[in-house]
Amino acid sequence: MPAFAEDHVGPLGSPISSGARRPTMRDVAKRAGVSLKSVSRVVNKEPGVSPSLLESVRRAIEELGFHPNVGASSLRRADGKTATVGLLLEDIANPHFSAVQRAVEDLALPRGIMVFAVSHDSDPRREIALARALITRRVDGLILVPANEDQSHLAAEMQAGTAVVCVDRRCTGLDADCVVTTDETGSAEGVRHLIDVGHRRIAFLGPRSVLPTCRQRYRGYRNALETHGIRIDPELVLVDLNSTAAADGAVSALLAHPCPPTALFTAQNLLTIGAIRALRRRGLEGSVALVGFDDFPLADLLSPGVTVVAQDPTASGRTAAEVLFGRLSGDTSPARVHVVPTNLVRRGSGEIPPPG
Amino acid sequence: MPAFAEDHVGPLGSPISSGARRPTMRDVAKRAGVSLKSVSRVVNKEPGVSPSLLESVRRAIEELGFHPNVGASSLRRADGKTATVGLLLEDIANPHFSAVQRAVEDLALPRGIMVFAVSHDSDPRREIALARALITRRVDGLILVPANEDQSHLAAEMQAGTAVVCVDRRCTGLDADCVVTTDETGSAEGVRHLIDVGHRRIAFLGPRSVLPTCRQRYRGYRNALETHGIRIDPELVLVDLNSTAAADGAVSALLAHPCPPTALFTAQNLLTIGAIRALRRRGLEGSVALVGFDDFPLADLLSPGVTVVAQDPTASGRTAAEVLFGRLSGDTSPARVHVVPTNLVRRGSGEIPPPG
DNA sequence: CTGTTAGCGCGTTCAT
DNA sequence: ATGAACGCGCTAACAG
Repeated sequence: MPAFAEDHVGPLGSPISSGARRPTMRDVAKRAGVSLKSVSRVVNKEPGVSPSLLESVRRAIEELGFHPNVGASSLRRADGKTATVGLLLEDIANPHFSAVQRAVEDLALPRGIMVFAVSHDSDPRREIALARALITRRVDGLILVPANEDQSHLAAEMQAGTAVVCVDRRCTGLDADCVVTTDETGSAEGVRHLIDVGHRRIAFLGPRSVLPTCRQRYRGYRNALETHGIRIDPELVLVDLNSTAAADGAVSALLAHPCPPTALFTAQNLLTIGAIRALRRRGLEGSVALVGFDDFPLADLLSPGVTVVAQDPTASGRTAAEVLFGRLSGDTSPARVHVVPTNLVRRGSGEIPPPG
Repeated sequence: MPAFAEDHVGPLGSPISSGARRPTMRDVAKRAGVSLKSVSRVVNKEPGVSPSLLESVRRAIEELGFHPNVGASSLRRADGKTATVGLLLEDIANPHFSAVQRAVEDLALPRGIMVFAVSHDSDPRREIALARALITRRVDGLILVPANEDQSHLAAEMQAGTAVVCVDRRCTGLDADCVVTTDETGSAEGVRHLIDVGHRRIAFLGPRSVLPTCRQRYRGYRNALETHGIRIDPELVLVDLNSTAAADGAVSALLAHPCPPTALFTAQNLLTIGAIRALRRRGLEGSVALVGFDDFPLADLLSPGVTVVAQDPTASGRTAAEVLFGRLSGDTSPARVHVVPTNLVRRGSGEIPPPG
């Protein structure tokens, strides 16, 4: 009669065969000579276990190298919680979003919650497909940066008990908490700063124009100009720029204009960088003013330093996570909008005066 | 008799009550008037389902807003696969690692695999605790940046069938695939470049000295100097720098030395940035040469541009993911070391000659 | 082509 | 304080 795989045990009783089945609570129970339920109690730190039983179960767990299966656990558990949350961002490789991710991670891990992070690249279909994939994983909660103009596709899921929090942009068609920043007033402040320095021809460079954030930042730009009686020149407004390269090209085109802008306001960090590249190539980084929305690493080390309307992505991520975990802990108060303020950081590029 | 929650249905038959139980395959089966197994076949796209049955099941799924539960699925499934992988990095907020993460994501999502990403901050205990947490989630595979000097804590898990791939640093005590870069020869190339420019007093700034990568990069530094008959001055070798600020301080101290270095070699991207800050504060960025290991965004836009020994974190992430998914698809060939080459990128800071 | 039965690993419910 | 039975949502192995 051939030996069974379970018979091949090493010094500590750990299985050695390559196809080793993972030990289960039953295996632990058998080895400790107790019932399955007692093992469950020990694993879940339920009170009311005798010290001797606890000790023998602990030993069996150690000897077998047992690791509980959270999937099976959450399947059976009354509240159905999986102790996982989904984080649906635009692009995790963008420092803005990796800061958000890190902040969420820092609140999640101490609670034993793990994070599925995915990028939708501002593609509305990806937002929906990835949200579905996360739902399929039964995440307890979902933090997302809306890409669609409408998030009602998540309504049924919220009904079913999944907590949802939006970051950076507020959602529509969904009664969820939102963590946003002062897009409009922040942009207005940045543009007003350029006006104060003396500029009148200020270009606006924005990302996908359907995005609410883009619209709000544009509104801030428009308000600032109008407040100061400056007419908006449509030729100085360029949107739907979806990459650094696109911004670079747009700025190059602007500068070739017969009456070029004397200052640029870029509504997103990648576009700011594209604008800097274009200015550099022409040696104009010291003569054309620039204010960008959203800070980025090393902005202070460039020459000139880049003046920005800084968001605080770490604070946004932290706030979103706090709100989400509050919901998961039973907070049923009405959904709110949480505002994380921006602040203008003067570093040089925004203080360049117009020529003449 | 009170109405049951299930009785409250909206226009499409979707549950409206707030405690709405999520529809299961049984609910779909009942509504479509077929067996549970038929629903399973449709959901898993198994062949051999009549068009009419497929259609009615599809409709029921749509009407109920059914989403399969992968947790339950993988629990029952023969291979036990969860379609999730773990990514255990040093710090997801560091652009080097977020590039790795993005590359892994780009290969995972098309396969229906989701990624748990976590940061261990080079803390050995965190590496172990987080690996355990991931194992508890039954990830099919694990990509990790080793923080410990030994990874044997994962041996039992590999035995049990979890695929493991190490990135950036090779593992010890574990027979796993590794994706590494040319730390030693790349560093030697960077230092040799400084020597070629005429430098003799070249400082080495490194992170935690116990890290194999730090040691290998130091070895490259030493080899390059020795090859050119330059004696190593221990006062110019500073390690265990764990942050931008630490590097900043170290460089400040070096420059206060009576016979300061004329060039710096920084063995990690955060340290490179710290060094730049220190040089800037003294207005020395144009007179002290600098070569950094690992590229970073905007390195080309600084003045002078930062010469680096560039790694390709996207390639590393892609390679690691390819190897991992190969293992998950049944590749049982012996574990290998995969090398992603570095290359020297001259941008100005490394071409500054010594004074005189 | 379709359905029936069994049970994955675990927490709940209720008995002892 | 401990345990037996049951079933969470789903797929595997078989039967028809």
